[in-house]
Amino acid sequence: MNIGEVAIVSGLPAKTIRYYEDIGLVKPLRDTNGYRAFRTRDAHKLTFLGRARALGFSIEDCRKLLALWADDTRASADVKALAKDHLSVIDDKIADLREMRETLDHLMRECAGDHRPDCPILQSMARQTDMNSKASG
Amino acid sequence: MNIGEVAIVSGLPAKTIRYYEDIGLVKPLRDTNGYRAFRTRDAHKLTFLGRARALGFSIEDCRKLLALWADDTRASADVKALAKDHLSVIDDKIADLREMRETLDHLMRECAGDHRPDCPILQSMARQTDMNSKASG
DNA sequence: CTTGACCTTCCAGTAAGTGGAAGCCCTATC
DNA sequence: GATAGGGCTTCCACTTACTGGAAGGTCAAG
Repeated sequence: MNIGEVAIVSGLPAKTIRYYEDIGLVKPLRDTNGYRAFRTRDAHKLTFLGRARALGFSIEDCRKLLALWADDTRASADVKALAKDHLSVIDDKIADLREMRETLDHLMRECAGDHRPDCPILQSMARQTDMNSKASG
Repeated sequence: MNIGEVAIVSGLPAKTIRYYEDIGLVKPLRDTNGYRAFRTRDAHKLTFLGRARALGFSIEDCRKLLALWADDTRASADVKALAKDHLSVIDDKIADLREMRETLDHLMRECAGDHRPDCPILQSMARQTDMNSKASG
């Protein structure tokens, strides 16, 4: 398979596949003309990568997952541990975003959103703390 | 104020403040020794930036917010519109993360997490689609 | 006069790609 | 045989929002 075809079957852009080769995630063969020659297992690897990335795993995590996948003697506990760590990263992100969301939503409710300049959103962002008033000069 | 002090009052790292100067968000004066000399309004601007960034606004959005903040004739509607756009970006991110979270959580529940190699998490990431099976070779 | 904290600039690196230029390869068509 | 096109190659730059570190100037204290 050339890169165009493997891009279609894996669902990853060709650029991304070349990048994955650069960083050592896949090692396609080369035809005599210099074109990358992907084997079926390369395509499967790329599909795997696409799925793992879609679940938000970092490239380094993906590298570990690929290693586990390739290792017939792996313990599913090792995979689950990776997933667990990742899940808590996701949960932290969600919590951060939710807090942002709530604050912003609250401010927006208080903002008239009309032609006048008065804006609680800006006011909230501009509000100085005690720290600042002590340091003014 | 030198950069160290303004870092404390604004809550931003000095490095970040220099970066904000680089990209034109603040324009502190300079002392004869070359040190940056921040005025009170620079400090306020940096505090503002810290708050806006904490709400997840991009640097470019922050630039617009600063401009609106500085403009006494602004319409609060313009601020609210920015906030609304940003809110929907946040909501999209939360939705993405929640979907990842649910999928991963589901897979983890199915994974024994023991010494055996069988792992539904890996299986799910490795599963080939019809597309792939048709393209095998 | 030295020490140490603070400041300066500049360069490089991060994560995970994306965009584009210059140029080869392959097939089809005339 | 020439040419057009699409696909492929490499390489470099750019993205976001910083962060780390090196080399060196400045300032206050002792």
